[in-house]
Amino acid sequence: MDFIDFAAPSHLVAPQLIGCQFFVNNVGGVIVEVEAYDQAEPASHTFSGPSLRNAAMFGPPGCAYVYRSYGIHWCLNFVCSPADHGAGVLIRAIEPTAGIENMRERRGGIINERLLCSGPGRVGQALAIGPHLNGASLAASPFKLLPPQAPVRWIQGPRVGISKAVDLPWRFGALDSPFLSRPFRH
DNA sequence: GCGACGATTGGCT
DNA sequence: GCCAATCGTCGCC
Repeated sequence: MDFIDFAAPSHLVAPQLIGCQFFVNNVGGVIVEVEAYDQAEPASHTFSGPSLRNAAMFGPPGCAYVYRSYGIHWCLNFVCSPADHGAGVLIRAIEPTAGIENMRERRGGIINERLLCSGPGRVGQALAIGPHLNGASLAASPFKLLPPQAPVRWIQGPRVGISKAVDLPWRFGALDSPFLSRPFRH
């Protein structure tokens, strides 16, 4: 995973992740949608400084930050920027390519491949993300992150489901991918 | 100590 | 399109 400099600002790392292959225990696929977050911006979990929950985001870059969303879902971020900066990239959607049967079972027998990993909560469930992975290095097992196999066309727009800093266009996605959690306006 | 509110999803009208 | 599910975190009394 040294083909990406995770010590860079999250909004510069985010588009580089589009098209990358990502696996947890060899289950996963192509990253098609992400969002960047930064301590300087009020929609981020790190806006109010370090806490027990967001500690991993203030740790070394290139690690995972896992949090519970709405008391129900586990969501995965890649920590960015120098340690103590409090920034990261939320993985919002993946095009499934490996371990599809495994993902189907975890997702409750869902048949439509488009619905397996199209949303941060769905990615967490399909890849079996949990608190045991919070703070773990993306360079080691069970993670595997590989560069894009082909040139990537990406698009950016407003982030989803937030009420602050709504004008920041920090959601990034693969152009016209059918596996996005929702389409981009263009 | 208490209460409001999510970086969401799935089911129902 | 609307709303319940579900619970940890954080702000405020």
